[in-house]
Amino acid sequence: MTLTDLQQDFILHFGEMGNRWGINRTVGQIYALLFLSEEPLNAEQITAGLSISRSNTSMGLKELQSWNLVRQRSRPGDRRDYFTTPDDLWEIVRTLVAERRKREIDPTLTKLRELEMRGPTGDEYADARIAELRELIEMMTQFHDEMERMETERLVQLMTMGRKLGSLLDKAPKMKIWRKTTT
Amino acid sequence: MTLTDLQQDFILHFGEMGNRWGINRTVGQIYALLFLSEEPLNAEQITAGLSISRSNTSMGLKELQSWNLVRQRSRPGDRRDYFTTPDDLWEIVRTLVAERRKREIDPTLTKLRELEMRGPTGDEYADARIAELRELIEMMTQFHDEMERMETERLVQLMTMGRKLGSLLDKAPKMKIWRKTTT
DNA sequence: CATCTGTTTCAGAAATTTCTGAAATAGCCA
DNA sequence: TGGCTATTTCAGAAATTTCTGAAACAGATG
Repeated sequence: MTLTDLQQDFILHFGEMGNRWGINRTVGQIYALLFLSEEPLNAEQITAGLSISRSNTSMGLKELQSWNLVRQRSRPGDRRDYFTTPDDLWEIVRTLVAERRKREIDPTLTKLRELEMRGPTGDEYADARIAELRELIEMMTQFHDEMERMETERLVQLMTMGRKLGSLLDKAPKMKIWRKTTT
Repeated sequence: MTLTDLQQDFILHFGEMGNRWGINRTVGQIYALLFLSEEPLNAEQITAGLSISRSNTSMGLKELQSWNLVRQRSRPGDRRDYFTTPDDLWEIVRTLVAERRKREIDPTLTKLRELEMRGPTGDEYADARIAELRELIEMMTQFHDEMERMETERLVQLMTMGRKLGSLLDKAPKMKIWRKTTT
């Protein structure tokens, strides 16, 4: 398992970025390696490629699977497990956003609802602040749900509209305003 | 400095979430405390409220300032610094997104461009994968630039459109397709 | 069932991050 | 200037996370 300079550099970079993304160096590196590899790789190849321990590879792959970021494949006549990343980058982005939401947003939404459940605390400012935050997060998660449902084609259309988006919204039928958000 | 149950609970939660958000427990807690407090607080009050060391408070505030997440105020006749979070939640979200992009996306975009600069490596699959990823990130960051420019009012309109967004896009003038992305 | 290949688990080692107390710094005021 | 208050810095302590090697586990095959 020899890596090209490009692979080396890309893998090193992803390892470092891993920190900022809430996954550790090794996990980032494993992902990077799989991302650049046309062929699925098995654990042994990953271990050799990254010069890490076999058990570390195992744990890293487990972590990546918990994020739904890798696919596991088996090859006929080969008992080893092989791993890849999806070909479609949009699918990757969708997964990433969905998982981050699950880990970083949803628990807070749950907590905020729980806090509100208990009723007013006497600290009006804090109560209002929490309600406002909950509403904002709800709006954003609903929007995300909507984007999830959209075809990739549509998403691309939306994202490449640029300045046109503003004028399109002008023409949109005025809607009933339901938000109490951001007084 | 006595905290209500609500504050306690919220602060504890933010402390734990801090991990997942790439900031540490203390920083999360400081932010939570400021978020719920109507009045700006000084470092001494934060230290007492969270039962942490004075120096830890200082470092936490520095970190929050590097994220542009807190405002520093001075009070007439008081030499101490006071801190708050912005009242407008949308402003907070904008800041958060902008900062995360700066830390989590931009460095990778730079790296990808650098790798492409060096020219083809012989590994066609990897080269293509990198180009594709760069294009995707460019599309997304351009979209983000566009959203940044938008009025909050507009953003809310967009986010609350729900199912209507699809039909609106139907009516949008067809655009020249520039993307080579997602083959 | 004994053996062989491949994977996972896990206790402790190693590395990294976070936190503290003490000392340094900074600016105000008499 | 010297004393006072407020803040920051920083070396090392404490806590946490990551990584490894050894052992346990799983399941195919002869």
